[in-house]
Amino acid sequence: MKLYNTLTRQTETFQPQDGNILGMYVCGPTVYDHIHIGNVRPLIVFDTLRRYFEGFKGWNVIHVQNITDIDDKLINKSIESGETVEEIARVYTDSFFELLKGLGVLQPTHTPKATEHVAGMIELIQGLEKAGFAYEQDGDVYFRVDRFEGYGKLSGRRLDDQEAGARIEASSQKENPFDFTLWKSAKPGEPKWDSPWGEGRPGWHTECVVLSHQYLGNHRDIHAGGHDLVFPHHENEIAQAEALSGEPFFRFWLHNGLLSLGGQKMSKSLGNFDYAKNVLAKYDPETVRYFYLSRHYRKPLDYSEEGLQAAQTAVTRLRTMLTDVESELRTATGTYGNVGSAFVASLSEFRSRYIEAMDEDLNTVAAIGVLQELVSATNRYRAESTAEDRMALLDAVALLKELGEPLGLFSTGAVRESGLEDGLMTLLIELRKQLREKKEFTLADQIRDQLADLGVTLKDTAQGTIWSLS
RNA sequence: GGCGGCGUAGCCAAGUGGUAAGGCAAGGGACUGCAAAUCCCUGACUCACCGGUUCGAAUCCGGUCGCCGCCUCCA
Repeated sequence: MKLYNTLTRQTETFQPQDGNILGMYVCGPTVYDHIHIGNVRPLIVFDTLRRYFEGFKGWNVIHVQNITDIDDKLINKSIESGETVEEIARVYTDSFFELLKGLGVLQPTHTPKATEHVAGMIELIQGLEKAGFAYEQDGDVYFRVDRFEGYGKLSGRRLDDQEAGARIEASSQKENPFDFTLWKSAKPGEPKWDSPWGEGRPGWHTECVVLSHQYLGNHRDIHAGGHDLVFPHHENEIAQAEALSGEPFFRFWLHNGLLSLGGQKMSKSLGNFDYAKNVLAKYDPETVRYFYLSRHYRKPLDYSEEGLQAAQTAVTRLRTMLTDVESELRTATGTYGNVGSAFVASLSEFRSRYIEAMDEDLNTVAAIGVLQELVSATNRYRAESTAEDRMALLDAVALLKELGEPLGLFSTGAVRESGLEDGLMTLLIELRKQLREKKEFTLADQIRDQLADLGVTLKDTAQGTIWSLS
């Protein structure tokens, strides 16, 4: 399949380096607050990529997502709230995992915490210092960007061009304003670890380098995150990782476009942002995923209630076909028939168009279009086919579920099967049918209404009455 | 100042050289006791604008206008 690689600025053919084992590192949250609707995009996008790799490519994905649990923002929050950094980290780490579940995001293979790998980071920094890529100033250690030839290759920046209009924090400590912190000395009361440079804590970029190597080994295929991480975060990771080894850190760098609200950048200071948990309180996970995946992942996405509403209607249309067909076929005794066989044969077309779309830099928008067309074709077939050709619909349902899997659609809300339920519903539907034939509509409607209160939906179709659980 | 993205029907949005997917909304029709669902029909002589290349461009090149992001913590 093809993926756009930020490092080369090209769409390239992707294959795991080592057979069918694929290592993927996705930058995780800093757990100082609940994650917001912007943070959700990479979670959904790269979860979809992972599911597609596993389901359609047969690759074994090692998915690593770090938890940054030591950082200035955590310390600031601790000072404000009086809670310890550990307490704050625990609360928002829990919140994060709860949200993953709520979004139907597969649990990453590894979710290491930064604080559990400080020793490895110290080792890395020592190595850099020894080789002249880092220097200490009063207990702080900085990376010397001038020493690393490839600095700027990911973001396409030349240091000389950056200085003119950029807002660069002046620091007398640094040899070059772009030198970045590898180790930060601790102020009184701050969380700290012993190190060759005194007590302190690691800088932000170091953890991803250490964790990548530790959990992926040589399977460093894909490193992903939001577009805002290209510079400086990922640029600095590459500098640290490649300065010593001289070999490429990751082969593919993937970046999702950012979210906007009302066409404006989302920002806490402007007040135009929303917590992800608030969205999940209003919309089901399939709707949320459908919304995020209906725009190509590299483009900016404008968040809106209208967009969520449209997604909800659209995803309901897909789901309705599934539940209706499953209801219809609950008691069906049809066969495939000639017409049905022809319909089944036509289904492979949808599957190959879907794969073609997903293979082209994860074009979920086109893939969703294929799903919609599949449902249209199936509904048409439902309307036109006769009883002996009904069984073909099962193939369409199976295909829709298969294609929806990477997108995270239709995994929940499947029709539950129960012999007793079936029997009781058949009885009620038969009774109601007799009432309707006698024009006893009040009673017939009462049955339907009261069943609705119990969560059972009845639909009177040309093929008879079908039922489903909501 | 440097780097980058975007502008496609009322709205959302694929398509990046071969004659405009899909969804939402809207209108008409079919089905129907009602409801729900579904089906059929109606949409851009056109892809911000101007010029060029080409047999052919939304797609390539040049220019103009408008919007946005990164360069500072950030998914």
